Amino acid sequence: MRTRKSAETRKQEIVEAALRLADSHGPERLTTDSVAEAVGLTQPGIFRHFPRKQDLWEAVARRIGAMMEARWKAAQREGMSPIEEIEALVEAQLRLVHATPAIPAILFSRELHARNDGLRTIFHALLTRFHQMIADRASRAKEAGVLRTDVDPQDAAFLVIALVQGLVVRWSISGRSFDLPAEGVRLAQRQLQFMMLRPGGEGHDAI
Amino acid sequence: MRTRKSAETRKQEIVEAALRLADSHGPERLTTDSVAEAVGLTQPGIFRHFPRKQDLWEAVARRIGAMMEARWKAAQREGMSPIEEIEALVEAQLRLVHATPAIPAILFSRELHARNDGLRTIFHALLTRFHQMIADRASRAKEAGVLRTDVDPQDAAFLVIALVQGLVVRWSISGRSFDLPAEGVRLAQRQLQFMMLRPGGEGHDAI
DNA sequence: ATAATTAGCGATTAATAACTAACTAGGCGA
DNA sequence: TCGCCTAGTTAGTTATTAATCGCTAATTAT
Repeated sequence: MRTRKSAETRKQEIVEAALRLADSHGPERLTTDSVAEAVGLTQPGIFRHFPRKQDLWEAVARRIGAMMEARWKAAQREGMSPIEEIEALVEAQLRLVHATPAIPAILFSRELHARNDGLRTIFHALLTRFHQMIADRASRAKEAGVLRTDVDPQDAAFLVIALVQGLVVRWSISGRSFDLPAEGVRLAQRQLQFMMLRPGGEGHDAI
Repeated sequence: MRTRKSAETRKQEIVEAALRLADSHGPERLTTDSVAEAVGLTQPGIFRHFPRKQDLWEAVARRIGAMMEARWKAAQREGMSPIEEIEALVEAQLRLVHATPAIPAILFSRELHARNDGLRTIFHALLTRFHQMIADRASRAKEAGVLRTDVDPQDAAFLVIALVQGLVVRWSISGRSFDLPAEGVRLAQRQLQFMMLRPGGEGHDAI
């Protein structure tokens, strides 16, 4: 009856189960027992693959990092303007959260970070990278004369990221009652439009 | 040697200790034992005042609610413009977080909310109220011709609140390395300026 | 085919943490 | 001053959960 798999695939299964369970029950209440049950093992079986629970969380963190990097990369296409690139990054990030809703909870779980320095390091680097990508594009847009001269690229990046985070929070506590990526793109467009030199397109400035 | 106090003052002491400990060690790791030690009682002594730990959390939540309402009220003064009122609300909120840094962690702790419906209800109402206060002032500013016509007051309120939340997150993970209220006011002013019809004051729009 | 490797199990343990019951003593009112 | 109420203590229980150890059996290499 004992289904035996290679350590490699089992590890993947465990990480995926952890992501699912962290979503449904919250990351803090992820027990080795629940993971084991979800994946069809006994509780000590988990420790064959991750000697300590911390190790499991680090694997989850690396997984999240890899997913983000992949989505960011895929979002950047030929011939996009800096502004469009920012919008694409926002959309990519929100699509990822939509597909893997455990991510924000894990990313910002103080409980997890307190017990695990590795996680904090990994996630801090990730958020910094995301920030820099957006600030970079804001900077280019400003140089191209698209953004107002009183827009600081770092501030602009912060405002866009805050928008994403805030929207995810609202989405969560609202019971996921709206289209996260669509609403995010809509708000990002507005936010960026406010910072543009001449409100191009639909958003007129008429009295 | 046993210092005996009235239940009323003891309850207050316990709630205050809980807020301090929730800050230093995270809300999820607040144990009745640590609270007892902080307040100078034995662990079962806590249960004399709060029969269940949940009850303690609800008292903490009510305390937070009361603090917020008080600060919001105090922030509104005679003769302020709607824009100034929004800035004052942002500053008040960030001052409160600065003084009681456990608040955001408690407010957004999924772990706590999962185990306690009461908390979720209290906090949801609180956040909704904050949002409505800002949206209301944005609406008035728009009617007064201060904000652009393409600014939706609800969106504006969301963007301001997201800014506050995002800044608190950055403040936390940066190890509280900057002046939270000051930076918040600075960013809120920029954000509001972007949404203003004519960029008044210093922020010129020149090419 | 046989030996070596290793995924997985059963049984247990140690630590943590909420909560309970029975008793003790401080302080206020009569 | 005495007695009552109740804040607080001592000594426990129960439940949960990460982690360990020795063993079994499935897979792989020789």
